[in-house]
Amino acid sequence: MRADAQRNAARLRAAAADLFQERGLQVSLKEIARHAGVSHGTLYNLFGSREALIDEVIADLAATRLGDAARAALACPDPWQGFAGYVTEVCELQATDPALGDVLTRRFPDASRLMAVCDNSFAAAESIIDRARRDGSLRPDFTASDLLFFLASHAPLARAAAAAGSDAWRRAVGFMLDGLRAPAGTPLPAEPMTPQQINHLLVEGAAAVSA
Amino acid sequence: MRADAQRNAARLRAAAADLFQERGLQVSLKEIARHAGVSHGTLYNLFGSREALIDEVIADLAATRLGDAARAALACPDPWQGFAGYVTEVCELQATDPALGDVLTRRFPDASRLMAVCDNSFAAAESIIDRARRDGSLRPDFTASDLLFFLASHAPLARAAAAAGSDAWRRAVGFMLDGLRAPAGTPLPAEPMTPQQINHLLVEGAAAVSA
DNA sequence: CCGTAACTTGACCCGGTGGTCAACATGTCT
DNA sequence: AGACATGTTGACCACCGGGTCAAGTTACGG
Repeated sequence: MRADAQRNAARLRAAAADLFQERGLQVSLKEIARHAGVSHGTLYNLFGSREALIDEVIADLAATRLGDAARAALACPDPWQGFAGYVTEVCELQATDPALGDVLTRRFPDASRLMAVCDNSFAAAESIIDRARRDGSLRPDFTASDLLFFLASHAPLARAAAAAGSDAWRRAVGFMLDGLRAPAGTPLPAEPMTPQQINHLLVEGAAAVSA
Repeated sequence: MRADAQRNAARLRAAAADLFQERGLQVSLKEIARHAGVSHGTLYNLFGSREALIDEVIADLAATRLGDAARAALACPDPWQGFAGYVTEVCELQATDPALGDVLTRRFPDASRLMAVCDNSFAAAESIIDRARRDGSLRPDFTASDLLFFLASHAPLARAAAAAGSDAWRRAVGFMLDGLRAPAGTPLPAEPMTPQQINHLLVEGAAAVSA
């Protein structure tokens, strides 16, 4: 790879990281290129697709952020505290960082590293949930799919509220958590989605455009 | 108004109703015109804007659906049952009818009749909430803004899940409701949004395109 | 210092959106 | 039936998105 290509790739990565974190993963590629001071042809030349760019720019970041949160949760002596803290922390990431919000809300099948991060994250969530359920503090009918559903629905509003300077999303999380404490309140009227179902949902861009 | 113009307006209204309920309030106006077998110029001529069309087509429908739900809630002898039933019913509307989902999720300032419906609905929700709070069954720190926040975040995922043939959104509603029973579980870590704040949020299209 | 391979560029394609308007058609009233 | 108002049409505008590629530029090894 020639030196100038490397430079351009670096610039594009930087611009992409900026814009992704500022406005979400769906910013136009031409705008990223513009922001990087480079022709959009170069972007396509160097990365080929939005998903590849996302994979290079966001996967690591997501892995560390989500990994940290999960590790902290499992390190917490009280399983419920660990669980509740995890949920809150992830929601905070959603409110704070549009890119991470989209990572939880959408799915990009061609971003293989990111997909791996998501899978790991899901597995970690299962551990955290499991621990709290076994502990008897989390209601036994709550599943990781339910968490993902909640996170996916929560992301856009949390982001918007935070952008508007409000913390109100914390209230929604609070209500939810209070509903999750054992013993189960009301029996649930439906089956959870399977991970495949929810995955499919997010690939389609469920929460997006609401279209 | 000439007879043919009336005919065309009726066709356009019908097409708009169809497409709105099938795909949400953001379907392209040209597509509605196409679907009505009429030039898009005619649509602009007769209605002028998307919001005017929405106002004519959706406002009544929304008024009756939401009004029915609210009336049923207030008629329910048990305030908590009334509240829980109301929330569930509205969520069901969101899952079932993309147009109504959007009504709860977005705001169209130029659709004056629809805006009135929204305001009435908000007021009705306040009554329902108030009654359940006074009854002691609903936690006292829950506000109508919190409900609106929940509904707005819930709509897109509920719609997508329902479209995928899943009832899983009912679980989310169930968790939430269990978190709302008095006595308040955990003290809330933030102020609710004011109606103005949340309105502004929805006008901006917060939940949309997650953009 | 020069030739070549690597790279960049921006015009261009496609399809989509909202929106306007001159030219044309048609209903309607006398 | 005729004439005018009322409506309709679809080409056209500007903008956006993703994506391609011939032509021009630039880095780099010999």
